[in-house]
Amino acid sequence: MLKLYNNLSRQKEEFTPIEPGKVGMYVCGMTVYDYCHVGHARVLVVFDMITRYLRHSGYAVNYVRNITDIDDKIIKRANENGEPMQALTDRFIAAMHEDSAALGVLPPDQEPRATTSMDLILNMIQTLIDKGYAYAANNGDVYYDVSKFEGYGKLSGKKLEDLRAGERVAVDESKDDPLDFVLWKAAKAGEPYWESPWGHGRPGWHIECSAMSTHCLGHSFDIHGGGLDLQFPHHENEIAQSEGATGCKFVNYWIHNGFVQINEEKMSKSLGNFFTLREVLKSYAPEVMRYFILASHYRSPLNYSDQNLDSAKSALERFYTALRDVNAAATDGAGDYETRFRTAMDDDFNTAEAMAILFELANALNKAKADNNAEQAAQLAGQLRYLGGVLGLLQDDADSFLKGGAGDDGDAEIDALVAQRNQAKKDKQWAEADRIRDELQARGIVLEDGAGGTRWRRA
RNA sequence: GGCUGGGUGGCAGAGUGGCUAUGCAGCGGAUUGCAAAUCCGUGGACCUCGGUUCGACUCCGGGCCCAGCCUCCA
Repeated sequence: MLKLYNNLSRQKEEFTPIEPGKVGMYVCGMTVYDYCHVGHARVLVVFDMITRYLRHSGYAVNYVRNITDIDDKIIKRANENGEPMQALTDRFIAAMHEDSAALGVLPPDQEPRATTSMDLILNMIQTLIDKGYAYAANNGDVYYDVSKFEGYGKLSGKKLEDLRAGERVAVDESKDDPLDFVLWKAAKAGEPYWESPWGHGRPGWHIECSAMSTHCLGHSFDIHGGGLDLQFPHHENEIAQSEGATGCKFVNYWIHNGFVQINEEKMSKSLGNFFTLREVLKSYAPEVMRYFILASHYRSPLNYSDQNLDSAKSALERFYTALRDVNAAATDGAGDYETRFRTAMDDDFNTAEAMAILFELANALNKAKADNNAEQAAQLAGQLRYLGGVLGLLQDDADSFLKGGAGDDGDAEIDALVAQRNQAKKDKQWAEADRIRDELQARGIVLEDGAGGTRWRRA
């Protein structure tokens, strides 16, 4: 029985889909004007893990993750670069897809874009105006009238009066209320625009998600996710828009992942303390990043540091060392370990605890190998690979993972040196054997003499 | 100021009203020509002050501290 933490109620709830056996899930994706950083990687990986686990649990998941390809920052960046907006967004969409694939993130089932959903957006704005939730201002903007929506603030636990008391929003003359938010922005000279009943303009940020999610998944759907920073105002506004327009309950379960932090501080564009994924992947295998993200609970803060990534790397090495030299048996995963794995995952996707079970499996596998129990080892390896796969981990060839890394020496040369050393060992020339081993060590190669011969890996 | 979430061993990170998390690092042993890997064993923790309880790190209340949202942000 899957339980998940619902941000709407601020407690764990049993998950019951609207349609038995099916899950509709929408996640707010990237605004494509720059490369993904580690914070973006977390959203991608976390919701990929959730999708994979839901599928493992037997649900047919319709996973929708949008792309925001029109907004102020995109316009600004395109102008700075002196390139057409679409050239910019195409480039960063491609980059984002590359980054996702590297992390083992499966493509979403649908990936709608704001610029190709303009009729949906315009329709929804019109509906909101018709129903009295929105008004066209004299400057060409269209605003959502927050006071008209009962329950505004229910997701983030905010009250209108509190928001007004803590007023920090620059007062905009054309709004009836400073808390009203924009649905349609009138185009200034030189800005890209679309035709609308209210003149040339572009959509506000929040409306695209309401329009695209309800279009792809229906007026009501099961799960809506995104980073914690989207809870307010973005998701709050989505609720106001969608429920205002459709009159239906928008989403049953809201899921938000925690931040990636650096030195106890949120990693973010505005603070400038971010690392792009591509930078990090120069030093670490993508699977190390994925493990690092999944080793802690998705709602906890995740502290980014080299030390923590090194630790993630060591953990993966332990798994792959156990898996090395074993032919994993085909399995449907069922068994005691799977039961416990599932219990952990059913508790609000507790990947940290699930990981502990995988380590137990690795331990049992190592023992079976030491006992020369090939059949049992094959079974355990199969289980480990299967359950790892549910998390999108441990699918690589063990030896290539362990030999991968930053080394620039050719494998053939290393093999030759290993052979030389083995000859020296056979001749009991220990000094020579150790000299070669030290030489390889200095190049970041670690040797392991085992029953089946000498193996090496990159440290 | 309002509203969230959190404070666990050297580090990372789960969890539980009384019983081993787990990984990395440390220590002892096995194994090894010596190592590495592996196995076995082992030390070490629950911010603080009260309350509930036979018993609380775990539940309740106060305090202190941290992060986040209230402005674009995954």
